[in-house]
Amino acid sequence: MNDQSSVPGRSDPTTWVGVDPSKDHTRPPPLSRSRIVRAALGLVDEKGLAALTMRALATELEVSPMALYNHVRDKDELVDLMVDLMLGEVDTSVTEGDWLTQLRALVCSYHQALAAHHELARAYSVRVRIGPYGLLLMERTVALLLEAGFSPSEASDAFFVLFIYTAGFQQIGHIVPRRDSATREETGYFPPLPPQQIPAITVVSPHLDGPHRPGRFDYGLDLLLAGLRVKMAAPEAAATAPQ
Amino acid sequence: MNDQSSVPGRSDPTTWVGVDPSKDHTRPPPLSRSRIVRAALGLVDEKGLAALTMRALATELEVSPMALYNHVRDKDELVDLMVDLMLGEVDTSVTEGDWLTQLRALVCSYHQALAAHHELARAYSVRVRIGPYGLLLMERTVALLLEAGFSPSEASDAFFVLFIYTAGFQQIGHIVPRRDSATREETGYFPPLPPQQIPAITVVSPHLDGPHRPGRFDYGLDLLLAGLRVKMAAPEAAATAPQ
DNA sequence: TAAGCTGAACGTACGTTGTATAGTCAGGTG
DNA sequence: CACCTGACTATACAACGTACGTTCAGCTTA
Repeated sequence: MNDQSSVPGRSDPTTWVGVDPSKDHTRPPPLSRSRIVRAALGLVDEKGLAALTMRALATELEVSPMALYNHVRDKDELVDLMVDLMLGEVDTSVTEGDWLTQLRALVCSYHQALAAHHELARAYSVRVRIGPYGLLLMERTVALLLEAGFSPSEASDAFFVLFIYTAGFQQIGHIVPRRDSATREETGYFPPLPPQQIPAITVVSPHLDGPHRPGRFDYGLDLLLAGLRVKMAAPEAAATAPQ
Repeated sequence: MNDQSSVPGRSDPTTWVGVDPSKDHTRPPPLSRSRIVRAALGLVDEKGLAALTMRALATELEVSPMALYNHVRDKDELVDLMVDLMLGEVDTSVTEGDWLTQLRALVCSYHQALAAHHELARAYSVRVRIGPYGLLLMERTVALLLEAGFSPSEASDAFFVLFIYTAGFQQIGHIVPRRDSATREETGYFPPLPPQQIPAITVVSPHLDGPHRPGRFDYGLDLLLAGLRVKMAAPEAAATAPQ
C-alpha cells in the first residue's frame, strides 16, 4: 500500500533495466527485469504489438503470468522499458563532420532504431516517460543544435520537430491488417473512386507506394535540414509565411 | 456468412456516413450510422480515447450495446468513420495566394482539425483506411504540389512528409496520465538526473514546455516549406547530404 | 383485415485481457 | 532447528469486443 513498494522504483534511472544477475543457479535462469524486457521486445518484433500480453510473455519465459509483476509494476512500465531498450540502439557517438552532417547521422540512426522495431515504435510516441537512453539521445541532439549556434528556444523547437517527424514516421501508415481476413484486399490505401474525381492522385499514384517508400524518410529529413540551414544562414529572411 | 452482409458495405464511399434518415417517427430518434459516429466522436473528445467502448457508447445513445452492430461492422470501422468525419472539418477550398501560401493554409487547417480532436488523432495515424474526406484532402494537397511544378514522384514524397509530420505531431507527447494516480507527479518529461550529465538539456529546459508549445507546429511547417521552396528553386543544389 | 416477411434492437454468453489477492515454497540467517 | 523473506503460483474478478439466437414492430401482399 506504500509508495515504496517491493517493486524496484522507476524513478531511479539506474534501475531501468540493469544487468542480468544470472547467479549461477538452477538451469532455468531466474527471472529478471532485463530478461523480461528483452523477451518482450523479441515477442513484439516477431508477432506484433497486439501479441504482447502478459500471459503470452509469461508463457515464453516459462513462468506464470503473475511472476512478471515481481519485476515490473505493470504493462505500461514494461513498454516504457522496452522503448528505452530500443533507444539504446541509437548511435549517439558521431563526432565528425559539420553540425548538419552530425545531425543527419544522429537522426538517421534514431530512425533506423525505430524502423528495426517498428511495431514497438507504434506504441512509442504516445509515451512521455523517457528513460536514460532517450535522455542521452535528446542531450546529444540538443547539444548539436546549440553548438551550431541556435538559441536555446529555437534549439528546443528544432529538436522536437526532428523528434516528432522521426517518431511520427514510424507511426504512420504501417499496414495494420483488419481482423476480418475476407476484407484483406480492401487494405489498399484508397477506396475505388472514379479517376476523374481525383485527377492529381491518379497522376501520382504510380509513385505512392504507401508512406514508406525507401528514401522517403530521407526526403523529409532533407527538407527539415535544408530549412534549418536556411534559418541558420538568414534567420529573418527564412520565413515562408507572408507576414 | 456472406460477404454481402446486411451491414452497409464499406467499399461504397457514399455510405461512409451518409445522411441521418430521421424519419419523423417516435421521440427517440432511430439509430443511424451518422448518429453513432457523431456520438462516438463527442464521447472521445470529452472523455478520451480509452473511454470509447461499445458499451459506453451504447449507454450514451440509450441503446443496447449490440444494437450498434446493425450499423457498424465493428469498432475498427467505427473509428475509421470517426476519422473521416474529423477530416471533413478540414477546409480544402483555399485558392488564393501562391502555392506556398495555399499549401500552408491547407496543412494548417489539417493541423487544426486534428488538434480539435487530438484524442481521436492519436488513433488516426495508425490507420490506412482512408475515407472520402481524407481522399479529398489528399487530392487537393497533391494537386497543389503538381501545380507548383513538382514531379509526380516528388509530389508524392512531399505529400507524405507533410502528412506524416502533421499527423505525427498530434501523436507525440500528449500527456497520457498513468493509471496510478500516485505517480502523477512523475509525468514530468524527464527523470531527475544531475544537470552536469545533461548540460544541453539543462540549458534549453526553460524552453521545452513539452512537445506542444504554441507555435511549435508552425516552426516545423516553416522548415518543411522552406525546404520545399529551396528544392523548387534549385533542385540539385538543395541536397544537404555530402554525396 | 390477415398473414407473412424483414430488419432493428435485445439478452445472454464466451473468450481474452490486465491484475488484485492469497497461498506456497525454497534459501539464507538467527 | 525455527524463522523470515522474497520469488513464483493459483485463483479470481471486472471490463472488454462481439457471436449467437430471440423478440417485436411495421410494411407488404393477399
